[in-house]
Amino acid sequence: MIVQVRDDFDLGKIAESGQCFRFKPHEGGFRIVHREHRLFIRKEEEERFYLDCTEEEYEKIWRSYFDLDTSYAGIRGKIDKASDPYLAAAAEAERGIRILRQDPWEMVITFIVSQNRNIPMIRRSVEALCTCAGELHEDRTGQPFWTFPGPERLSRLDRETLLGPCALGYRWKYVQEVSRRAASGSFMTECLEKMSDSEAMEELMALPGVGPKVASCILLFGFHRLDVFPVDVWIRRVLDEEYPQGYDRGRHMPYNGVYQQYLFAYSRSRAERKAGLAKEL
DNA sequence: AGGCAGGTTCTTA
DNA sequence: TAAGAACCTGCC
Repeated sequence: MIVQVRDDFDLGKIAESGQCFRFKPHEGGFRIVHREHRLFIRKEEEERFYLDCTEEEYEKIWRSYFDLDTSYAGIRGKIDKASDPYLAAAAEAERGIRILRQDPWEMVITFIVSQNRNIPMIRRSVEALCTCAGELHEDRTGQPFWTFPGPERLSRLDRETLLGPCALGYRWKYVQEVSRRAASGSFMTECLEKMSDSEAMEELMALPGVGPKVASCILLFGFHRLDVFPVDVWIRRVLDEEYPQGYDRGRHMPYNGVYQQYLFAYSRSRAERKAGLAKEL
């Protein structure tokens, strides 16, 4: 089916934004796995996207997954160019990023796995966790794909699998312990839903392998808490270099997390351009 | 070859 | 409470 989207929606930018690790480039678009669903999506022309699903499935699954009922143009529009020119430039350059509504449990494990690693390594580990412990499905073209494993199945993986095929390194213990807690019911993502942002942060940071950065990412990407502002090395650099007098989060409520994504992507794309130039010389 | 990568934890002062 | 080292692993 064809879906018309008038709002910011750039699949490539979303795929590179570091919020999702199961976007696979395919025939000019992306294959995406979300829960037990798989989608192929491609931009056809301005504001028009082809999705290989039924209208019903789009309404039930994908419309919400892509958060298409939120106006990111509107959120960008709240930035005051005069008082914050850097953020305004970042948002303009990175227009098209959205915050997906991904599975909370998958985000918990994914961001524990992400610590101290780069995107390709995270992708590899996440994919391996799926093939080692997820459920095998077939998409409508007959292609096999694996779901992200729930706590029960994940907690059954042994040390050798977590360390070998999944290449988790020292993080294997975190993944094992957290999935055991979730399987036993002592940790439940559902409980976080009704908590405030700061209460949920505390709860998440009580898990082994979860510090402030990982907890923030889990809340922003797994619970759609759009005001949570993850600070990683890239953002640290931006804040130090561009906001020496301090970055006013109060003024950017309740969308600090969305703006963080613009700042993050902008910082990285500028670093890449710089690296590219250096290489040419 | 040694440092570093989208961080956390453990150890020291 | 605040710096500093260690941690798996792959990549330049």
